[in-house]
Amino acid sequence: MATSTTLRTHVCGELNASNVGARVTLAGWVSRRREHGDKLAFIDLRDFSGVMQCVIDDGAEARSEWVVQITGTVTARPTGTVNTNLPTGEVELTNCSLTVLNAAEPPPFPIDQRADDVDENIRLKFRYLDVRRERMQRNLRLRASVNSAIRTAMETQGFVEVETPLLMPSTPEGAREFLVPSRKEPGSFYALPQSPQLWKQLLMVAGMDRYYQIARCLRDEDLRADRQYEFTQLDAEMSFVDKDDVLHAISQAVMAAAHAATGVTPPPIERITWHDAMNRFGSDKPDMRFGLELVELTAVFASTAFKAFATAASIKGLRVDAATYPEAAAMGRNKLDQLTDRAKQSGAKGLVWMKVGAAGVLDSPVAKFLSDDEKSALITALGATTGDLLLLVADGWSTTCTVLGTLRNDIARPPVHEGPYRYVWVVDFPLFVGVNPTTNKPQPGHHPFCHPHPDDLAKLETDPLNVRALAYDLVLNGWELGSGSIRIHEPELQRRVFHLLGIDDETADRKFGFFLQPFKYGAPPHGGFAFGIDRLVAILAGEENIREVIAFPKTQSGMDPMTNAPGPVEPAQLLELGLRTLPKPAN
RNA sequence: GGUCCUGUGGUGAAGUCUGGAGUUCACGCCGGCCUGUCAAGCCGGAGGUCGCGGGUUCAAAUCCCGUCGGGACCGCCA
Repeated sequence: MATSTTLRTHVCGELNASNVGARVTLAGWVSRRREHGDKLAFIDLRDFSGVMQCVIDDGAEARSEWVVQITGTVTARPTGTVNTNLPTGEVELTNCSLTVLNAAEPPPFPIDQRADDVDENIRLKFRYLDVRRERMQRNLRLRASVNSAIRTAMETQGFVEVETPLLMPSTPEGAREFLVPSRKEPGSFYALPQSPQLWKQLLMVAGMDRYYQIARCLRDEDLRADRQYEFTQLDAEMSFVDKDDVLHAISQAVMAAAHAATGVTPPPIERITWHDAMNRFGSDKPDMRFGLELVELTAVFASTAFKAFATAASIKGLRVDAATYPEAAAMGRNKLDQLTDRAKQSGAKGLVWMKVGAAGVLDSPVAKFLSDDEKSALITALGATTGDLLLLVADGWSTTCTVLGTLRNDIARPPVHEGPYRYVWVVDFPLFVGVNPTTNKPQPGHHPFCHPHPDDLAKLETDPLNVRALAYDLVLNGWELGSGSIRIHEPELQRRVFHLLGIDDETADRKFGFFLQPFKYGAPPHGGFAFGIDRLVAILAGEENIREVIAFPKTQSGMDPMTNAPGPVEPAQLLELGLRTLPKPAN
């Protein structure tokens, strides 16, 4: 890496014992100054690469975060003064001459690890100072090397980078869009892309064969630790492929990214069906770093007298094993009530808890409703032993799974970045998830262009909710990284799916015409994928929050404390766009 | 739209439950001393509309109501 410039010969972090004797010039920020009177001071000079201790013996003034240029001789530190905590700690710069390039006001917070505790609003207000810190430098550089590794992996597989428009027509359904008013056509609007989905499929029709883009996507939905208005995806699409081709190609990119970040290539990414993920982990984004799997109990209570269980389609349980989760297994009544509330919030009618006492005696509010046979069958099914806490939910299959999945995570899920990394493909998603209560039509699980599983085509109209899709998600440590599918390339099949969704031919033409028309001109079978780079990098960087791997993120309310965006604009700008604003509704 | 946590010199915290003078601690800042430190040390100093508004009270950082900002989550994110 060529780092020397007109103003410097080296960078701070690259100097070590092998440079002893060299006369060098460095430029950077004063990280810290330790004065010992007029005749001796130490300045820790910082740049992006690290810190170098400079010995100043002429009393030159330089304070925190001043920008200075220092010329000096690389010298081995005297015996006993080596700093083993510093990569450059064996050497220092002596016989220094210092030039102040720019003085600076004291920073509002320390430019080091201590700022991790500073109110995030203040970090964001002074983001340019926050990014000076080693943590942010490391995160952003890690992100850059992940991007670079992904590009290489995609290009070696024949993917071609194509840029797609940011200004596009608004498309119905899906996430809320950001709109951009048209000046030439007042009253008309562009939308910013939620993803390049439509464009990349058109590129397949256009014969590009393999497309990729590290693409910015914009969605006007509420923000979270893992969600920003704008985020970045590796977006890819390929022609003449089936599901395995896509999973293989994307795996190559993920492996390369992981290797770039950690130096280790993960083992081949395992697969689990959506149905198994729900059954075992109660989630379509299973965190498989820990056990506490759901146990099927419906048969145990097949002929029970306990009403809440007798009428339920599905009964499952968790065994909170006292040896593995001593704290959770021993939780008191108060905590159990909180857990019950949580179960109810997640959609359950209630939560049955049982504590396993000596000799298999069950301590539970509902124990008296269960027969001795049921109790012993329950203990056998769960493999329960003394001290365990058992949690049971009885409801429809889907509710039972998701409620227990939520409790499983609440009880035992480690922080997202804690190893080991467990990548998993969740495959065979259902084509539809539930029924829209207002239209009484099935709702697409992914998007309406997903190809139904060929084996399930016959029941598309008769049993739509049990039709699988050629759709798949990539999950890492319980975070959904991304999703993809084989697309519908046959106009007739697309029409069938639209009809199921309650979209007639005329509506389809009106809403998606620009997208459907091209498919009449010879669309190749194709499929693709997109995964969130912010999320992947956050986990690989050991961060809980994607804001830590974004240079200039927004707060949870969508503001930027540094620029104060969003803000008002001049009336003249609104006039030019043919816009008028309404007063803020009174509370 | 909702639930929970949070806001005190430049920064981080304690004080708030149980009202009694802007009190305390650490870092930073300014000044002095200091020739081997490395998140230097010692001494001194400055710095606050306790987010904002209203109410209760003899008295409010503290209690009540409202509001704004930040964070986690639910809804939402095809």
